[in-house]
Amino acid sequence: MPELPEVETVVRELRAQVLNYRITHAELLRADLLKNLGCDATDFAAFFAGGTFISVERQGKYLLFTLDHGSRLLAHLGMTGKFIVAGEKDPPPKWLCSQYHFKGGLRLDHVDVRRFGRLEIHPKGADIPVLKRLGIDPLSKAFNAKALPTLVLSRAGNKRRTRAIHTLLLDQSLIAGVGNIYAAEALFRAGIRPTRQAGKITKAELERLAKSIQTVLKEAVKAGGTTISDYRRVDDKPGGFRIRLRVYSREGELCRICGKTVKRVVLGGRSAYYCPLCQK
DNA sequence: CTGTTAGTCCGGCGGC
DNA sequence: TGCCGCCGGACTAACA
Repeated sequence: MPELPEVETVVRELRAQVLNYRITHAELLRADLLKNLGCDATDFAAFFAGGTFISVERQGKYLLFTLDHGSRLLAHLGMTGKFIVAGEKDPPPKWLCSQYHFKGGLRLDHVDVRRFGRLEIHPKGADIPVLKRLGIDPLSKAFNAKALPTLVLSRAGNKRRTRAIHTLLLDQSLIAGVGNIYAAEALFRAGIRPTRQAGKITKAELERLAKSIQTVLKEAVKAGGTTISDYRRVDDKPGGFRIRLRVYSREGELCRICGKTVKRVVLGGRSAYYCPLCQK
């Protein structure tokens, strides 16, 4: 499941590998991934023909490619999406959804088994509504010591106080980029149970949580992200953070700190993992 | 209007 | 071996 560190890893690698090559042609093989109303594979091909990617950025869990004339491609990897850099002679991979051929023989394959991802194409200057709905990026300066207490404890946060902290961390309109893996890992590091009501968490704990979120995300970016099953870097290699997970997907295993058995609870329909002794 | 919840998409996988 | 239910980001619809 690509979250912020996985998307950041992919974006950095794409930046190093696919910018400034002329796109000879692009193909949309799974039209249902393109969410622009009324756009089909023909429109998609025409959008890219002769263009060049001049930048790739991450916003939350979204990838944003800008073309030389200012138009943009938005991509979300969903659960099983990946971008793999290949050569023109490499065979087409299974579950190919879109593909970009560059002058010189470089190829970018976009693969998504379950097709929970999305693609959008936007002309120069157009608003991208899904990006406008994103909250604070946890690696940005705006995510300072005050940010989390403000989100939860301020007047505006009134209605959010009854939610479980784990559920709140997953809300992309509040904090953009944190998913199930890093919500669990950050809560573990901050010593806070995922089931705690957000409004009952102290200011000091929230500040500690914000720090934990940043620390775990930065460490995961350094390791190239976490591979549970599908996520891959653009060279098709897995991320290196999985062995460093302390609670996520470790139900029934022993806490690396205290030795207690790691528990799993379902919150808002999502699995949340925690250590019953280390987290209060 | 605001905020929350349920349904939807999809296919690999585990269990029987 | 085959079928069935489970899982999950984020959108949309439906609801309080």
